[in-house]
Amino acid sequence: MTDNPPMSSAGLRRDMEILEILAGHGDERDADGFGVSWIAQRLGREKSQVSRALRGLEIEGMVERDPLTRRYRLGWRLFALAARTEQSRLVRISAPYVRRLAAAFDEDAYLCVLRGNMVLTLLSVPSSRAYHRVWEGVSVPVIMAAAGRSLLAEWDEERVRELLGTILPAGLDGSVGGSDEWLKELDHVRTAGYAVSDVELDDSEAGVSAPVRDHRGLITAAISVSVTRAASLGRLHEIGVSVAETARELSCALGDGKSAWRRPD
Amino acid sequence: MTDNPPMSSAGLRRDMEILEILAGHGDERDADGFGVSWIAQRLGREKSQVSRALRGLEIEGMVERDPLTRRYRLGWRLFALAARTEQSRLVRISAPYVRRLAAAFDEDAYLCVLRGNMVLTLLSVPSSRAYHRVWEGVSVPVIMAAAGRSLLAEWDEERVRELLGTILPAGLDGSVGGSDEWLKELDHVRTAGYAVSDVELDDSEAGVSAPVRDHRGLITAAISVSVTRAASLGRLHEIGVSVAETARELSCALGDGKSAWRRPD
DNA sequence: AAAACATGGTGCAACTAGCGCAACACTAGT
DNA sequence: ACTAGTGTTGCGCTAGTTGCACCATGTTTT
Repeated sequence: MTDNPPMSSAGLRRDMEILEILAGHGDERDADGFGVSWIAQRLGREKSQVSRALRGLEIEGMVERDPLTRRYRLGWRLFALAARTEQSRLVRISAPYVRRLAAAFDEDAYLCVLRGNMVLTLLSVPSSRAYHRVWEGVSVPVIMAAAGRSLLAEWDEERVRELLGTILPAGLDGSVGGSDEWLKELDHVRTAGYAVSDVELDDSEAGVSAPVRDHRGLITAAISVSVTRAASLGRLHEIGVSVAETARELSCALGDGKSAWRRPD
Repeated sequence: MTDNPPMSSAGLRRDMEILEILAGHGDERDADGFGVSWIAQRLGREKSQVSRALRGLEIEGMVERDPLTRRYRLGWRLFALAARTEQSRLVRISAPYVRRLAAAFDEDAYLCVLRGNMVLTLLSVPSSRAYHRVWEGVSVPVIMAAAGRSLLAEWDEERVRELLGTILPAGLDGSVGGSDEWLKELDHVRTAGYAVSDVELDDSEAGVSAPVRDHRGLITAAISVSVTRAASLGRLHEIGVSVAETARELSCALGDGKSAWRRPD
């Protein structure tokens, strides 16, 4: 039951668990936060412990408390710190490109990076139509994300299999048609410059993605468009070419580093 | 030497100090992170302490380390958590409005909130011209921020004086023409709906701001435009009216809560 | 109203985990 | 090799965290 030597300190771990709880699933009505007892029960920890930890986190601004309901939410400090991350810089530069993509096809567009065997969505631009759940900050297993193929496009087949092995046994098997078929798709990214996946999360019909490279040419991110409109289904190739081109432009913008960034529109 | 009763635990405090160091000033070349010894010295703590703390923070994803330079930066977890904050929701809804404002006058536009006696910038949209330093996540004393007047517009004079007292003695006196003059400006916000400040941070010539209200009509944020072009100086009133109108529209959008948000453009 | 049941916070002894010192690997400059 | 720097680890000692109990407020029953 005890974890391996590479383990963070007990206090930090507890705090992180609390923050993760407060992050919630995002799509629920947990917008007004959570109470101490509920968190303690969900964590299997003492109320007192959680109460004291939350007080400390509040002082530091990591969480904030509604004065009326006495419930806790994630705090402003997280926002302030996050603005200084490398991911934030990436989003800042990419946003105009991803927005342009979303506007061009009136579909949801995303910017994602690889984190372990998960795909983390950094930016999601909804289409003009329905209200869409917030995907920013959400991690999804590589096989299930539209951007997954683009992010792993240039990995060795062996390493890809290894990575897939870490999630396939525990993951669902309905939405993934075997890892062999999945691997074959990686070739398509290398040749065509974009990937098309037919089964996706949410209510989308298909996903189109393309890799984004840093100044050294390595794939560091991916942009994707999740196709939900029936009218777009016939244009998958056209969308793919557009996504790939946008990804290429974005890669150039990232390569420039600190130079002035032009709006693409 | 011992701090007051309201104090977070030692471990958490240390971790927060480290994160704050890693956040840096943003405008320097600290983009490639900081080393253990440098952080330890800057904090007046033991190297070993910092080393171990950073390892824990890295495991939790709060910081990440460049494998080559072995320097630490803020991590992806902060970004993921921040996306779930209330501030993030505010930015998501406000972004189109602030962008429209920035495009209309081709000047930098901001979204700010009040945090203690500081103004925290949540969103900064640069003009099309020069490269601009990143203001997101930066806190500035109320008197020095363009949005300060708008954020305090409907406070009791007594409470405002009290708040200003907490920073004036320690603050600079060059950029603020006395608190009396400052207070008089608050009236202007209440009547005209926007504030104009002549002296600002950075290389701007003036700042125009207007208050944003939540569904209960309380001021929860402010948007502002920092005027740097000489050509805009003669249009301060015109800009003010536009900023106030945009703030009003944004307030309505926030009031709708979860309803679908239309793009203002 | 009082009872019953919540939730959030506190005092205190036992104990564990973090602290600082020092010594250790490791890379890089002269 | 020497020096000088960085980052990591072992270990005794101390300080901070833990968990139990109890208490202080609200909120729902009966």
